[in-house]
Amino acid sequence: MGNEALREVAATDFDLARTLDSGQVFHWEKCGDGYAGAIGSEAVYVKQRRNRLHFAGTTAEVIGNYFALDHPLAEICRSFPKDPPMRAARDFCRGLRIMRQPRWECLATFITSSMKQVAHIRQISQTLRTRFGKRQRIINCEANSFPTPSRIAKLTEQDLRACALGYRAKNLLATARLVASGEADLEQWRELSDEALRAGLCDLPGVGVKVANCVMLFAYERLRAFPIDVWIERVLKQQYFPTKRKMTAGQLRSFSETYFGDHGGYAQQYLFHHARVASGRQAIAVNRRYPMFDRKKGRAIHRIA
DNA sequence: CTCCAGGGATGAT
DNA sequence: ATCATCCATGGA
Repeated sequence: MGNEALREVAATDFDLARTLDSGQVFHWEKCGDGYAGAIGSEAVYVKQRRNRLHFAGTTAEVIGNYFALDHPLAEICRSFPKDPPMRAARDFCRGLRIMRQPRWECLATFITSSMKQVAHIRQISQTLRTRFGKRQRIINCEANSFPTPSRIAKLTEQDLRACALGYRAKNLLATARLVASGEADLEQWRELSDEALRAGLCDLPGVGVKVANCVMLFAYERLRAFPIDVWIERVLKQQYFPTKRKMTAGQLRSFSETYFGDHGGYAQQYLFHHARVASGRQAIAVNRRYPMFDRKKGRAIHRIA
């Protein structure tokens, strides 16, 4: 893996490993001292050395755009609310950027993500890519592009079920057909307002509000979009409403849309990554040991003896 | 409003 | 080796 084959680009205020491990993208694999993956149809190898990215397979422009190296990260972090959980998340997530992913592969991957955990989403993504995408070599690594909408549209539900998609197979197939036929024009949807884009995405089979918000944030650069999954729900309830007995989904949604501001999606990603990586395991372990704490409700179980 | 399909990784025992 | 837990959408 000679360095002479690699080109370089400056990447200040960026943490490649953290960004790839933050639950927004699922197909990059460790290879040597870097990562192999695909950006759209191009196989790419990339590794980080301090404030530079060394890469092969594409151009500096594509790398910079994909990893959003132009996002003013310091300014974005300054726009976060000044509260303890947000500060802790911000300090923990230095260099984490919200990427600009190709729309179709992001949408398709998040359709397969419902009711799945990160490790499993990664496995499904790899299976779809190795079976139906295009295999390429890059440096000494292998990378597979995500299958196009028309490629998936020609498959059967059984083909997809064989990739461990379960009931998601039907949804991915139906959405692939809508996109392949042009009935759902993902590129055109760039023009839509946040509300119209969310509505359009939610009309697709297998896409609810949570998945729609992920796609808006990770593939349409709608940096206000605030996906609420169980991790974020836990964080919001525990950190922001610790005494409130009951918070409805609607209350959490309106709070998150107003409180976190213009870069709410970044705030969400930082809170999510911090909760999942830093405190996730501990919280679960502690809860096993001390069942006085109701992990689901995020508060102590009070017993009146 | 409630209930639950469906399934592989994960961690506890 | 077995067992409980994680999880979002859509339909009953």
